[in-house]
Amino acid sequence: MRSLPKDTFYNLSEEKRNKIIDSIISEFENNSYENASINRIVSNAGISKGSLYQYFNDKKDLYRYVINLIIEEKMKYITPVMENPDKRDFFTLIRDMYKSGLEFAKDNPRYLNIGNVLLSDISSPLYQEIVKENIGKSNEIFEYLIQQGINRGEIRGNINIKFIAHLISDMNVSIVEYYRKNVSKDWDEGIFIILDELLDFLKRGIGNNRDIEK
Amino acid sequence: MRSLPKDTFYNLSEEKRNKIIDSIISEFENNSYENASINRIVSNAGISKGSLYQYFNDKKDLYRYVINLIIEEKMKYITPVMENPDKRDFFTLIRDMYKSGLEFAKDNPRYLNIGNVLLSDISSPLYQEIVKENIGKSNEIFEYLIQQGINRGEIRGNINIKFIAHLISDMNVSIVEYYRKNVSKDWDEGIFIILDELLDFLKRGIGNNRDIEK
DNA sequence: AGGTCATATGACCATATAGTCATATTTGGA
DNA sequence: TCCAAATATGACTATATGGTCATATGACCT
Repeated sequence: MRSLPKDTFYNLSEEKRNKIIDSIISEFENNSYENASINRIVSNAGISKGSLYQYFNDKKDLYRYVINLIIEEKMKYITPVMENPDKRDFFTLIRDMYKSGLEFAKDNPRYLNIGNVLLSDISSPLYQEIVKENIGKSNEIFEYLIQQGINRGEIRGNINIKFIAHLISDMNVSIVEYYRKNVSKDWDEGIFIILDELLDFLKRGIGNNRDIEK
Repeated sequence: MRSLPKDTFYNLSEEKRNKIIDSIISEFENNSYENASINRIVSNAGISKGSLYQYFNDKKDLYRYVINLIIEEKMKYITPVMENPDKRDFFTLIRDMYKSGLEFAKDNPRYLNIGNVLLSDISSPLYQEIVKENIGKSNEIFEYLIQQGINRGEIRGNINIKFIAHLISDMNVSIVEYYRKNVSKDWDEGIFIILDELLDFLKRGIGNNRDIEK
C-alpha cells in the first residue's frame, strides 16, 4: 500500500485539498503529535472523518505528510547554498547557511513551531524515524566542512571538530530563535547586523585570526 | 486553599511518599504534560486514585510539584556559583556556571528530560507560568554580567549585549546536550576538556584578547 | 466498647480519542 | 436513463482520560 496521501487525495479539487492541508498544518502547529486531534482536523476542514481516512492511512501518515512538506520547503532554501561548498570559504558558507535559515523562518513561520516541537519531542513516535537520522547527517556535513576549513588554513587546528560542529548547528537554531523572539515580527533588516555579529564571533572563536581588528 | 501537596501528603510515611514521588517523576520523565496519565501514576505508586486527589488538587499541581523539585535541586548547584559574581572575572564565572549545569545533569539525569520538554513545550498549560518568567530573569542577569565584563575591560565593547546573552544562555544548553549525547553515559572527566574548549571559544569570540596564543 | 476523625478506595461520570464500516451520494460513461 | 464505480458520510466501537464522591477502613482517645 502506498504511504502518504493516497491517489484520492490528489484527485480532489485544489481548493478542497488546500483547505484540508491548511487544517492539518494548523492542528500540528498548535498541538504536539499526541495532542493533535483528528476530530478537530476534519471539523476545521469541513469534511467527514471517513473522508480523511480515505486520503491517509492513519494519524502518523498525516504527521509524516506535514513534516515532508516542511522538509521539502526547507530544501528549497538550503540546497542552493550547499551546492558548491568548496567554492567559498568556510565562514561565507556558514553565513549563507544561517541566512537561509532566517529566510526560511521569515517565509514559513507556521512551519517553525512544528519543526521545533518535533526536534525536542523525544516521545513522539516519529522522532527516531525523522529526527535522529537527519541530525546525524547534518553533523557529519559540518564536521567535513570544518575539516576542509582547517586544511585550507581558515580555521585553527587545535579544536574538537565534533563539538564545534555541534555548536555551529545549535547556533543556527539560536539565531533563528533570537530573531523570532526579539526582532520585530515583521521582517527586519536588523537581523543581518546580528547575523554578521554572530559570524564575527565565530570567526574570532575558531578562525585563524589574521585580519580581525582588535 | 493551599497549593502543592496538602498536609495529608506530608503525613504519609516516608517510604510511601517516596514511592508516590518516584511514580510521578517517572511519568513526567517519559511523557509530555498532556500525555502523562494519572491512572498510570496511581497504578505504579500502588495507591488508589482517590488518595492521590487527597494529596494534590489536580494534574497541574502534580506537575508543578515536580518542576519545583527540579528548580530546588538546580538551585543547589547554581546558588554557590552566583553568590559573589563580582569577585571573579566574567569568564571564570561563566565557566563555573556551565560546570554547575554539567554537574546537575550528571547527578539528576531524570530531571533533564522533564526540564527540556517543559522548555520547548509551548503548548503546556504551565509554560507561561514557569518558563517565560525564568528565562527573562536569567537573560537579564547575563546582560548585567556582560556589561560588568565590558566595564572591567574583560569583554570587547562592540557587541550586541542582548544577543550575546542569548547565545551564552543557549551554549549552556548546548554543552549539556553534547555531554548527554556524545560523552559516555557515565561521568567522564573528558567533558572538562570540552568545557575549557567552549570557554576558549567564548573568550576569543568576545574577549579583549590580549593573552590568547595564536 | 463506643465514638470520632483522618484517610483510603474504586465504581462512576462526562468527555474525548483514533479508527471502522455499512450506507448514502455523486460522478461519468453507455 | 440506467448502471457501476468512486467517493462521502457519521454513527459506532473500544478505549482512555481527569476528576468525584459515597462508602469503607483503621487509628486513636475516652
